[in-house]
Parts: sequence; C-alpha cells; structure tokens
Amino acid sequence: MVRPPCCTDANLKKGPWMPEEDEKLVDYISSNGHGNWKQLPKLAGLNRCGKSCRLRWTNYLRPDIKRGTFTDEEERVIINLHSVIGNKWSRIAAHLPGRTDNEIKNFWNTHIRKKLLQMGIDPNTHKPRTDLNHLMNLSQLVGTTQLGGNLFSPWSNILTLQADVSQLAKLQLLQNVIQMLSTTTLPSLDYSTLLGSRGVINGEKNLRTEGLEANIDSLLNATVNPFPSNDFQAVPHPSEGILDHESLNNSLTSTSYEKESLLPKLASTSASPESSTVNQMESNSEPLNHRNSSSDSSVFEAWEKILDDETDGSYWKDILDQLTSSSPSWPLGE
DNA sequence: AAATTCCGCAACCGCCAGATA
DNA sequence: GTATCTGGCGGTTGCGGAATT
Repeated sequence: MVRPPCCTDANLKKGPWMPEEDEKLVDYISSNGHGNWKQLPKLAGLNRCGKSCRLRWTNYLRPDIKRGTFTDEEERVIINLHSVIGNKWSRIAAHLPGRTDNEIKNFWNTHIRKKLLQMGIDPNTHKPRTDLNHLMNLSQLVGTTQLGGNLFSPWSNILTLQADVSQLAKLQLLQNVIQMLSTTTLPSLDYSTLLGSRGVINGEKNLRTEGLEANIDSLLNATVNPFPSNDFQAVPHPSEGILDHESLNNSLTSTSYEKESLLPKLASTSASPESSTVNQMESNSEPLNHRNSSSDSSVFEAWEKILDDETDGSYWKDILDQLTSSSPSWPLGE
C-alpha cells in the first residue's frame, strides 16, 4: 500500500509564513481548537496543507513556546537525555517545557554537537573519541617523529610542549583511560540498580514491583542530570558506563533486578552545591562503587581523584583548550 | 565596499504507528 | 483482518543574515 503524499495540491502555498497567515491560524485555533489538521486550513481560510499548519503551530505559534537561548541547565538536560535515548527529540522536548523538538534538534546540531566534537567527544556515543586517525592526525600536527609504535605518543609530545608536571600526571591518566576504553568494552549500566539505589522518582514508583513497562520518561527524570555542574560537562566518568538506549532497554527488560551493579558510583564531576542531590540519593543506598576489575581500579581511583580536584569541572575544557592552542589546526572536525 | 563563505533556523519531506471504518 | 487516514517524528534542505576575506 503506497500512501499518496500528504499535500498533493500544487496550488498550496509553501515556504515562509506571512504574518497574516499566522494571524489566521492563531485566530482559528484560539476559537475552535485545531481539531482535524487536514480540514483546518480550509476552515481557517489558509492556502496551506494541514501538515504545514500543524508544524507552524507546534513549532512557532503555540502560546506556551519558550523562545530565546537555551540555558546551561537545559543544555545539560539535553545532553544527558541524548546520551540515554539518542535522537528522540520529541521525548527530550517533553522534559523541557516550552521547547519544541525542532528547536532542540536544531540546537543539538548547531551547538551541542560541535561543542562535544571540540571536546573530543563523539556526539553519537557520548564517549571520548578514540579513533586512531584522530590521534594520528594529532601526532602529525604536533610534529612528532617518534611514534615508535605507541599510538598514544601524541599525548607525550603535547606534554613536552606544556612542560607541566601536574598536567603530565593528568594526561598520563587520560592516556591510560583512553587505552582502556579502546581495548575493553565498558560494562553496560545496570539501570535498575542505578534507579533502585537512587530512590527513584521520590519513591513514587516501585519499579521492582510495577514491572518493566515502567514509564521510561519517569526513569529519565531520575537520570537527567548526572553532571550537576555549572560548567558544560559531557565527558562521562570512565567508570560509569554509557547510558545507551540498548543498555537501558536491556535493563528494563531484564528480570535480574537484584543483580549487583558492576559499576562504580555515578560520580559527581564537580563540587558544586547542585551535586548534593545525587550524592544524597547515593548515600541512602548501597554504594555503587563496587569494582570487579582490579586491573582498572588504579585508573579509576586516579580518575576520581582528579575529578575531586577539579572543583570547577573544567578539567577537560582546560586540557583541550591547551591542546588546541598548542596546535592551531587541531582536527576538530569529523 | 563587494564578494564569498559560514551558520542558524524555519520549514519541508518521507516514513511510521496508531486509530478508525 | 485489512485498507485508509491522520498525526507525529526525525532527517534534511534552503533561505537569510552574519562573519570573513
């Protein structure tokens, strides 16, 4: 069965809306509601297809639309939700009153995506970019002649530029983490444990008894702000795993709700007052910082220490800023 | 000052899922 | 059970203004 296009009438107007068209649409919906979108244009005296009217209304004319730049908080919410559910813009929009899916989608594509890339984070996976080309390019750009088979030597070259012992230690750690990320698969987040441990949704729902049809959006509310900092932060704690859609669904469809999480706690990556919410929730429950990999523990511990030291949450930004200033043509693009 | 390139955003397109006859 | 309709969603396009050369 092949559906005909929604708007087959070639005489219907397309393109930007005129103020008088907007006025007609608003007037009609204000007094009659939108009802059947297909009938609406005719009833409202508009030479547009219903779909176009619906889009204009929902994305622009609706009275509860919130316009203007996105706040840092909104940005964090978008990033965190995106890390969980991906490009589900309407679902993300449901968590941001007054924002439309289209607006969020545009904001993602024009701002956040670039920002993540500039920070060396893959906007699709929300993981640090570890592709070899990226690192090899970096190597070439800093003029190294001593790769010596060590794929991570670019970091060392940068270190010589910085000549900073503190940075050396941090970058050494970063190297270890990247190496680990590139050679091992991060454990999937046991979402049910996470939720249980956080006293999900103010105790309004007991997921363990209400079953797996649990309201995913409610779950998302509980994880919407894992990086409670005033600074932009998208780099996940290396030990917290990625809240990808698959693992979310796996957790939601798994029957092993009682299994112990393999993951360390969801680290608050700053010491900002806002982080107390997460910390409080964690303190009310079983600690999640159990580790089953002793070989990784030193890296994790060091990482946590660095994060603890980074009270302003700007560690990654600083590092990347320094890297980019050392190498003006740092390959930021894809 | 003019030409060109870049960027952000509104709008369109095609597909899908749910509702209904 | 099936065909059709409608609304909704996500990806993409193209225009207009800003920035750069």
